[in-house]
Amino acid sequence: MSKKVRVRFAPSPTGGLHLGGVRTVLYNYLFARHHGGDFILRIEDTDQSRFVEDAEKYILDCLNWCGLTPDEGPEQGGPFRPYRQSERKANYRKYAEQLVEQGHAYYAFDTPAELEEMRTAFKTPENPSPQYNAAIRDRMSNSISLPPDKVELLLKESNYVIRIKMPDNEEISFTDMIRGEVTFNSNQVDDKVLLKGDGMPTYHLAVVVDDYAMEISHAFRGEEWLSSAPVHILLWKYLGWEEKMPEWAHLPLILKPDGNGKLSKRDGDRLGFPVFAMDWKDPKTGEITTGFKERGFVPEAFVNMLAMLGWNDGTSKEIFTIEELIKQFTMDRVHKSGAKFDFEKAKWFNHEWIKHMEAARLRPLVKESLMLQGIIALNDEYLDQVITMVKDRCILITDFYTQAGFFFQAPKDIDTASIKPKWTDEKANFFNAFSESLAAEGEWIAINIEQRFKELSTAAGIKPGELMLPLRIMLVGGKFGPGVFDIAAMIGKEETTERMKAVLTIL
RNA sequence: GCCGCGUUGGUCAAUCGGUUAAGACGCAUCCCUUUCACGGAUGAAUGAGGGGUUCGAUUCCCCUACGCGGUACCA
Repeated sequence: MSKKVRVRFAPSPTGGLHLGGVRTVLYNYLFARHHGGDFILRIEDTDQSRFVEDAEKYILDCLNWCGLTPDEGPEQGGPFRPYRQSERKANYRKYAEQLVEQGHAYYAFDTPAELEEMRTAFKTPENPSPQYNAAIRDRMSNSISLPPDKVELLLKESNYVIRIKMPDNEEISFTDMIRGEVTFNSNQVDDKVLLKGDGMPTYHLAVVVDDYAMEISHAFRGEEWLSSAPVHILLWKYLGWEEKMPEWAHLPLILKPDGNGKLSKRDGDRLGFPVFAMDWKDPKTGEITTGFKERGFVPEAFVNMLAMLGWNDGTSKEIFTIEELIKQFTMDRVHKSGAKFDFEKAKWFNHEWIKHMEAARLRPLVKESLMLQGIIALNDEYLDQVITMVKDRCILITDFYTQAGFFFQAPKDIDTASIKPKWTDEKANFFNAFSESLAAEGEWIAINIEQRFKELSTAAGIKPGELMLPLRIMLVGGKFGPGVFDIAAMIGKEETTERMKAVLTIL
């Protein structure tokens, strides 16, 4: 019988939550839900990340917006609390010391300057970055090279770190759920620091200790961690927890659209698209980076798009609800290679979602977006009708302002340039007559207005087609929007008349 | 440099030895539409290179090239 599935997302709250991060959470979440397991949020707040105020709250907000709420975490608690690394500090030293006693780790007293010195001294063209490893540790200042009394003294008097003692020339292999068998030679990895001079653990120690403590069954993380996996494998072994070791999966990276390389915030700024889930304000610089949410993405589309960036169900189906994703998601269909992010495709997902979403679901999103532009939509029924009329032409939620703003207020910018060249007194007379006649209209519905419009234009000897564009521009301000008569019917008789008159005076 | 991982159209990608190598985004043309979209139709465009294995390789193996990741008291 396999163990219960428990996965964890362990973000370091140092900045915004970027696409790669959200996708890692997503896959963790989908896998957990697919197997009816738990999804845990463990905050990796190290000393240097703690300066970022509210970063943890930001991550929680993003997860909530995406609908990926954890079962256990700093906010929701759980049997393995605390879920913040900073609050578990006491645990780590104990295990680091234990490893020293067992001979799998040792104290090192080298100062940063000495390390730097070693690196430059041993640097050769063939080996540009010398490692602190078996070949070198005897020449450094640590509890292996130094006599016991000297070590004793240094332990009391100076700052020290605890480093793992990598075995000599040993093959370390493990099974990655995505890549299969992966093997490293222990000589290739250096004696990583486990416990830092300030007593805080490095990621390597912390992640192993916490995954064990929290009974994590599967550890999914970005590919950038693949090369440090052997350290973690060894730690699980040395700590005597081998049978409890989680299964590993190293997710492919999300790449920048042009060129190669990992997608970064800078690429978004440079190419004009978001890379963070939600607006992120850098507390140091005050600079705000736009998020997908604020850019006008609906969370369902955002999650859908991200899920497809590195996974598919083997069919040509592309639009998935979160429930469908949970049902279909399997690790063996996650790709090995990184995928370039394509903002056009991301917008396509959003467009598809908006087109197929119910007006009632869109309503709160649209309402908020319109509000930011100064439009307060009070009547839900009216708003829903408007949404239904225009949603097919909205790619982003923010498009509702341009596509539907005129349903709520007279257009500010009138594209008179498109009517003026062909404007005549006859046309002006027609519109005057038409707007006057409207008062007599009994039932204010689109077909009646259209019929009246056509009758009057025929009477005036002008083809209706020539008058439709001017009418549209008078009502909406430009060459866009749903059928003109539908718009007129929606905004009402008075508003229609007023808008025509207002534009007539400036032509 | 070393180690690891990867490589199907411009992009996302299907194929688990035999196909005219799907589909989607984007692009182009056309239809629909008295606006803009939606929608519909069509089209251009792909297996990094070289060796094997095999009756047959995009698919399996090797080499090369290229890309990425790591090589920190960062995660």
